[in-house]
Amino acid sequence: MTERQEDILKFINDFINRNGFPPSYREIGNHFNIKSTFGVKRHLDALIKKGFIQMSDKSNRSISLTDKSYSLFDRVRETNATEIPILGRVAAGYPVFAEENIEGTLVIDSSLIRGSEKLFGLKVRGDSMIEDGIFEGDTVIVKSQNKAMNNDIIIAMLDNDTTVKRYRNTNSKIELIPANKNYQPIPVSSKNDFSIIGKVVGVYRLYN
Amino acid sequence: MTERQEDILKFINDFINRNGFPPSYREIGNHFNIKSTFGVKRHLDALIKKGFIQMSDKSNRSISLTDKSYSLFDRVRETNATEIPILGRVAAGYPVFAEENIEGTLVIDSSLIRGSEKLFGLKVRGDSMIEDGIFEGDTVIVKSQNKAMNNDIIIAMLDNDTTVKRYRNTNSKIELIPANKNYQPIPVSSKNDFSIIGKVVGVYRLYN
DNA sequence: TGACATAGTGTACATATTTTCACTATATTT
DNA sequence: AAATATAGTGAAAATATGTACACTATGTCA
Repeated sequence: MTERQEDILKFINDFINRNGFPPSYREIGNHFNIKSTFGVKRHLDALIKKGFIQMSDKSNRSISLTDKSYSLFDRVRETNATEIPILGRVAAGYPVFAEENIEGTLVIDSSLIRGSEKLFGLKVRGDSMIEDGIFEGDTVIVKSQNKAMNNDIIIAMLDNDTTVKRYRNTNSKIELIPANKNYQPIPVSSKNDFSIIGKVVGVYRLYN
Repeated sequence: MTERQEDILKFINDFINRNGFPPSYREIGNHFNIKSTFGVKRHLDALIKKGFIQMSDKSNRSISLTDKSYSLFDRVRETNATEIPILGRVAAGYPVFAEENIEGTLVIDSSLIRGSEKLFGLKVRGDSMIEDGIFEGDTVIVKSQNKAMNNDIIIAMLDNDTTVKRYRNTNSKIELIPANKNYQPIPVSSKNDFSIIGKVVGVYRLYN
């Protein structure tokens, strides 16, 4: 299979997944800037000959993928989406991923997870980060880690309370910075019970 | 749904399962001994109206089942994740889902798609909606529709330019309201070329 | 170099498919 | 009895789709 043919096969697969029915020659041609339907036809004829697709005579839009090409894509598709848990609350001293905390799941693209990262979702309470576009009710996507860089948006546990803030560490003086001018930066001293739960890597919001 | 319509819906489902692509009007007619394609058409129109199937204009063999009918058949889709296209730009006069516009895909939970809704992603340009938590570079999830209710956040086409704004229609006077006090509401007059592309149903943001 | 496979254009044509219109028929409801 | 929803016919026009042919271009292989 040539690269061109593979691209076209992939496009057909995507098209069917997206629309529920296969593309016409012209739709394929438009996508690849092939101006003549005959140019498309020859690619499809090649794909048929090699056993990746099949078409029924005497009807239009009849391309369907064979098992041979499904096996080609299935591996990709399986690793394409990952479910991460949405946690209701994160309590101090308890493991973050404890089952009883899980309120639901969120589907994300697998490419967001690099290596062995642990991601989870968390519903945002309060309006302390609205100037960073994180609103009450939003779900933040959090990468589980216990360290942070300056200016990271983090999920922190401060005296038994979970909070979303920006992290700042200047001269070993740690502050949690809200993104809302009605709130003051929160200084963290050694008297506080403080730990970093994770770093916010994404935000997800749904309107009704 | 009448018994006849249910039989036809069932046949379409079977046909797709068997062939991988939907049947034509004549193929449906042959199976049920309906001699005129118009007779078939009216059944399909009824099924569309009742939300069991969807068809795209301007193309043949484009019947696909909605979630509503999937739940009827007790048939679960392979995963509960759905890929929606991320569109680079939406040009006036062109179909929104034209393949050449697709820049990538976004994985969302299938439950977000109700019935025959068409969703797509769109990258946000500009800062006119920051007070609503929609920032430059965010991807908005858009439900394709050409009408809107007051206060909906919409994707609109105004004089060949795509824009995200809140929709307001008071006494037939249409305005597009930014969520940024540095910008003024945009009045829409009959002199403008104006159309609604869709309604924003979600926001997705990734931090590096 | 010549033979060959891949890739694309443009036109014309044949066929498949959907849409539209006018008309009939049968139940059910008001 | 009249109105309404469902179901169907037959023919036509409009559109979408696939096929065929002659031609060009480019890279690879022997």
